[in-house]
Amino acid sequence: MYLRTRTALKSMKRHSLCNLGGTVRPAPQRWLNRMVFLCFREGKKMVDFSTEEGRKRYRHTSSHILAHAVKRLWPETKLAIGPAIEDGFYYDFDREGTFNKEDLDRIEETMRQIIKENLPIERIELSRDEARKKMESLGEIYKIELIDELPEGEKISFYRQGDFTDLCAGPHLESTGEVKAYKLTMVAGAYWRGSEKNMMLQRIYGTSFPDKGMLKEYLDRMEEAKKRDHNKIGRELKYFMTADCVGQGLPIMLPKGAKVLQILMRFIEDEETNRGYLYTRTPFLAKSDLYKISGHWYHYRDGMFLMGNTALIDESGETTDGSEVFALRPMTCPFQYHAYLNESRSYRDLPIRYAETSTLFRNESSGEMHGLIRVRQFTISEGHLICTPDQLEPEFKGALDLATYVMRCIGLDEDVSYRFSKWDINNKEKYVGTAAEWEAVQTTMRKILDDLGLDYREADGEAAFYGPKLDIQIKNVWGKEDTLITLQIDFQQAKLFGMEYTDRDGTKKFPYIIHRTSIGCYERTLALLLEKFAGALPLWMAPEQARILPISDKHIPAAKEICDEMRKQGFRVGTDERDEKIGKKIRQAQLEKTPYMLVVGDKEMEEKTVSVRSRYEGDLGSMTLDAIMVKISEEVKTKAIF
RNA sequence: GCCGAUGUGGCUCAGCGGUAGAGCAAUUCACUCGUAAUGAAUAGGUCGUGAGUUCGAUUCUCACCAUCGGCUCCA
Repeated sequence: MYLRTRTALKSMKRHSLCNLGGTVRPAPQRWLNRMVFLCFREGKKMVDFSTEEGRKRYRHTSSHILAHAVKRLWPETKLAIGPAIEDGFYYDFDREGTFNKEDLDRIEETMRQIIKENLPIERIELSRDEARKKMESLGEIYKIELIDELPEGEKISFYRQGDFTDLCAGPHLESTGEVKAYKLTMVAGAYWRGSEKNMMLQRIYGTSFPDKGMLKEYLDRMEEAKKRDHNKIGRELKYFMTADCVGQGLPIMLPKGAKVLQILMRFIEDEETNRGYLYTRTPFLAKSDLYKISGHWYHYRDGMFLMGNTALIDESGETTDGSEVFALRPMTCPFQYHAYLNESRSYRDLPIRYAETSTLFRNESSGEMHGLIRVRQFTISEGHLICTPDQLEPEFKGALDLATYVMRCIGLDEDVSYRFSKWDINNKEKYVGTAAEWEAVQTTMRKILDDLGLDYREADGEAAFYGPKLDIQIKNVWGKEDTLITLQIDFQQAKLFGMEYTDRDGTKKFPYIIHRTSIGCYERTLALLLEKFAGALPLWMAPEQARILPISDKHIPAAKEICDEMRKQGFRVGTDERDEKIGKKIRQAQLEKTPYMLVVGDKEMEEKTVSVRSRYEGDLGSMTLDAIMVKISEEVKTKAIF
């Protein structure tokens, strides 16, 4: 059972504001929630910026001011949508030519004007016909499309500020003058309604705050985030690298990165074994025949690396000359199903919990890759729980328990949210199975989640093609969410593969399958760890736990001896034998975030001690070698998170 | 794949239509050192790749590759 020790907790407090080798400890997103003065009122109801509603309203009005400014500068621009988002807002525009840096400056200047004019913002309601006519007269084709899709009977509202009117549900601030501090941050392409079949629009992102200080605080925090971005420090601290000629999304894990992954893998494999998982080791590639059974061939082929004469694959998915096509595995499921199929199964055999530390290959689109967060080859803690309907609930809960335990141990249990990912009823061809089956399994899953008292949100269209998921999402330094862990209920694949078990009454039945990860993707986890701890990984995961620093070259033999002894005891240590002064060796170890530095000089050789320096607390004085080894192993054993 | 930005020695960055500089790192030498950088010297780049414009391209144009931020997707 994992427990944070008293000392660990104390240290956490002590270090919470402490400088970690040049970077300040994280406080992701929390600053957003602090109380701020009331910045506007509407009727009797006070709304303030410390509430989500208040921020939304503030940013939404900001986006209207942005659109207003763009319309003033380029009247021919067509408006799409411009919502408030977390930390800011954006507006999508359709315009000939692109927005460059100078354009953004001009837009900001015009926004300043509009704010200075302090235009009152008023709500106007129009009938559908009037609304449509108004937008037609302005040539706002995107707005017309939006109006046509509004449900019958719904009031169609517009908001007007000066000579600018926009279709909008609101609500808004009372006048443009209330926006005090704002900044346009970037331009990006975005498809109309998010579909690549549609027109590519230009999206301008920005943010706004009720005072300049808060804006500056936000911008500073973004600068800070840049400093702890895993893609930067992971390369600087030599955890991984990429090489152009290897290819996009194919990082090379350097010794430090590889060591952390090994530590994590061993931890997971041991923990899962303790919890009754059975390990498999399955091929990295298979014939298309396998993926045809699983449905990947029809629902996921674009995401797979294919080998063979792929040019001959026709619309039905067959090669025109009947030749074989292989594919690198994008998931392990179909292989583990065959492990199940290897013998006939009875209800007495269930549940069967298969796990594999599984390297997968997915042909992500080229614009998608990002450091270690999104890559084309990665390794996950994959597993499939094959169970009877009765076992579905306890197995699901067990898998979730494992996941939350793991998150706590590695220190990634903050800024986490749960997403219940469901299918999209309007997009049935993306999924396997009937509507009735989907509704049934989603109802079951919702019941389990409610039963667990989980605070989750529902998301349509986020399910896997074979079933709904519980995604555990985590925010990275930029505040962007990524899936850390996923638990999926699959009610289709057992049928597709003919996986049966003989029930108590002698009849054959199809089991349920839970696809799950316990730590998710190892590479991604490493990235999140590097960001969360600004490269200073907790001792139990640190690739180098201590470095022995001889004062001068006559102390090198003693340092080596200490190093050998500690390695023998299972510690990850090294020595710095360079001909440099101790100050320089310490500086370097400190910059490389080495948890403990053990200084050896005349005094220590005489006293048979080492002088201990912690990366957080500095000089701790001298200790015997045994004492420091006990201290380190205690920290490792409790998996203390600093 | 699409939109935008970027690409100069191992790293961080200057610079410029006339074939390149700094700091750190590296190497060598001296110093034998006590808790975040000892000093000196040396070496290292066909300026992402390819094509075009030009008397001449690292600098201008185009294509490709890679990186970064978005969109779609997703662990």
